Amino acid sequence: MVHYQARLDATFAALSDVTRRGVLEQLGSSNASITDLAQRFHMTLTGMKKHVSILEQAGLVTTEKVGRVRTCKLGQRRLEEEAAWIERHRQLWSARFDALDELVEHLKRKEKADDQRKRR
Amino acid sequence: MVHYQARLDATFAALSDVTRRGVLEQLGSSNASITDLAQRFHMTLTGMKKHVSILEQAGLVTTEKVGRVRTCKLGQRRLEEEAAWIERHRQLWSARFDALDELVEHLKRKEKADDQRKRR
DNA sequence: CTTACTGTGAACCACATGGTTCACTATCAA
DNA sequence: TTGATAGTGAACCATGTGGTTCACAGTAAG
Repeated sequence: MVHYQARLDATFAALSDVTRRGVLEQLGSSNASITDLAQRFHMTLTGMKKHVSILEQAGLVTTEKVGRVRTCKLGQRRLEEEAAWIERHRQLWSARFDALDELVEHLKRKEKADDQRKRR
Repeated sequence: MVHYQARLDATFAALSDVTRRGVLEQLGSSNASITDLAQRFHMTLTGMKKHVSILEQAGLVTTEKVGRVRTCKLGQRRLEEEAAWIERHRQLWSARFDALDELVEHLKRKEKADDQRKRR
């Protein structure tokens, strides 16, 4: 369960950078080398390597080096846990807002009733 | 569209801390003051205030100060965009893995056919 | 009025992040 | 062999982060 939290930390942190989200998008359409990615995102090889390492650490990307080129592709983790976390909280959110809506409706009805009583 | 990326940055960054996710969980069940939250998460008021500010910045929490106590509650943003982003990428992931599965199936069938041809 | 409580802001600290340059290794190709 | 290419690692830098302490302001309550 400790791992679960640490993994959420790592994944959300990995996703919190626009370049890394871009890399994931790119890898979604085709695999790429470090050089490819560095060029596409106007960055040094070293810089891109760091991003890729972070994504790899989070399990979002896997890489394989053959010859001198390291090919990056989407990893095994498909963000199930993160999606589940967000979905759970969306439901919590909704539940609370729905409750609020109901309360408002209730108050409205009550107000209307009071109003009518007053008129009599 | 720039705002969209910046907002994803802010939200994912906000979610990448276990304390802040905890605060969201807490606020999911009931509103709380800074003091409440600070106690629950064993932290100074100042420290908790910072977390709350970050969540507020990301639109995940709203606060209101009445008298000397600031009450924190869940914000208006319900992580729709983040859920959508993740969902889109889960689909990309799936599509690619499905393609891989198909390829594997194709190769298996081919192998089997070759195998049978060989046996004759 | 005095005291206690809730929050805020500034300053500080250690450490992480996002990026660079530079020096180096390993591989491919002529 | 020579040269270009792809990546790696160490060192560095500015800035951000997660936390603290301390001093202070506003509010509540005796």
